Amino acid sequence: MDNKKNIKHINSKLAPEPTLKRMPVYLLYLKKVISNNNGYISAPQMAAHFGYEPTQIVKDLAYTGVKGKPRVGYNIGELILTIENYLGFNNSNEAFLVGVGKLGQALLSYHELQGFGVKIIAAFDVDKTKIDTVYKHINILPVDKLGELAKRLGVSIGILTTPANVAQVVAEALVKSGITAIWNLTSVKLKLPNNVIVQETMMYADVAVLLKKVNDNCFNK
Amino acid sequence: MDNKKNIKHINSKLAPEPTLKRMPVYLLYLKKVISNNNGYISAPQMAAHFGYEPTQIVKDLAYTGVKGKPRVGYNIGELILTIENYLGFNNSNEAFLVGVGKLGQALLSYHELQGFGVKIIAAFDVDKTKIDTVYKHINILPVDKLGELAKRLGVSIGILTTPANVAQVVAEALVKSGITAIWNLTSVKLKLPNNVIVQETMMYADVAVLLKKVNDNCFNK
DNA sequence: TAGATTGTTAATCGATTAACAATC
DNA sequence: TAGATTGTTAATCGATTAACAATC
Repeated sequence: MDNKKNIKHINSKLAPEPTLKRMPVYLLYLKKVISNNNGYISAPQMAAHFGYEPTQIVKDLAYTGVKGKPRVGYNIGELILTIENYLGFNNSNEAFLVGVGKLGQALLSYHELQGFGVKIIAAFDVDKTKIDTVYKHINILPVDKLGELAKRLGVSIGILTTPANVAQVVAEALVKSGITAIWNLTSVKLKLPNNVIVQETMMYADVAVLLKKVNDNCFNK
Repeated sequence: MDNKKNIKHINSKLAPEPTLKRMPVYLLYLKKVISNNNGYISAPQMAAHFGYEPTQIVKDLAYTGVKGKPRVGYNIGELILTIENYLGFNNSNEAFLVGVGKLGQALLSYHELQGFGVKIIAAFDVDKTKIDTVYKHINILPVDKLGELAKRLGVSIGILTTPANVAQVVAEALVKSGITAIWNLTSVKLKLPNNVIVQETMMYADVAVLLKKVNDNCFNK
């Protein structure tokens, strides 16, 4: 049962989380510079742009299994495809979004999200004024239809943008509907079975770091 | 010139970034359980809730300078105030938000943000249909008035929620207006002078991690 | 060939975890 | 007092950076 995995990832290892988080940043940059330098880019060039160490770039890219040419660098087109493939962007990553508030609408508006592998195919809410309307070409449906649809369409990714006070309940309902991976943008620490993949985007966390830096800096000068 | 710093932070050290990011999560939890256990909580209790090691909680809290009682734990009210004070939430952290799209609106709607020390006092946009309207009690002003207002009100924090294609230009304008700290929610890697504090909230990064986990998991079973 | 860059292995650095003493 | 928890110091773990060999 490990065979499939080995075949698929024969040239790639599981990268550490900091590396995974840098990869989409690389992608955005590579797509912008793809026509430069005959379509090649070197690790030192990228490093100069991001302010990283060249070695870090080389190591990060090595996780994807891509091969570079000494003295030349990496073929940008190949690099983009390899990274995208490594992260799984080319698989069918269809997702449901739950909670069509402002943040949910922001994500629905955010075309770039599709460039990062995720395709939102339906949105859900409890608000009757939103239900059965269409927002950015995506149908907004009543949340109690989610279970049936998730099973029928085989959707396994849920994007959680509900108010904090219902986040846990909705998350549990998602899991019951067969959702196995949740991108959680609420401020709630979800308690779910271990086999559910939960990825948190905690905006507060960054605010705290910012304020601390602001606070300390003001004493430094 | 280091005196002030020493006086202010006599009982506290600068915490590493992972610790700083956990602190707002602690705050949310503490505010919820403040009336439990006679208002006391122990590190092992918190650890059990978050799935962390008790030692990590103890160490994290120690950075704030708070004192706990062996066999009892920490006074929750005191703990909350100490963390908030350590992070600088009690200072006047007034901010301008630039870019009143859906994401900007989400942040303006997000009362919780004030509980994390940041107070948005004005918003800016270029869209004439938005300018001079009020959203969630906050005035939306033309972006070219930002510089004058920032100087007059002494605002030093900018929240960047513009479209990606203008992010760099707007960020530079913010810096020129005296803004010294930017919370960047766009997908653009900003190039700014070193003395400007930039905190990135890169939602893509988390999506990439999620997809990779989803992808790998599906081969494991 | 010379030299820049990849790719890998070793060293460093920093954060987490473990161990243990101090304390109420 | 006994025992749980704080608080600190040491050990471990993992990621970044440095060193260097391989390669085009």
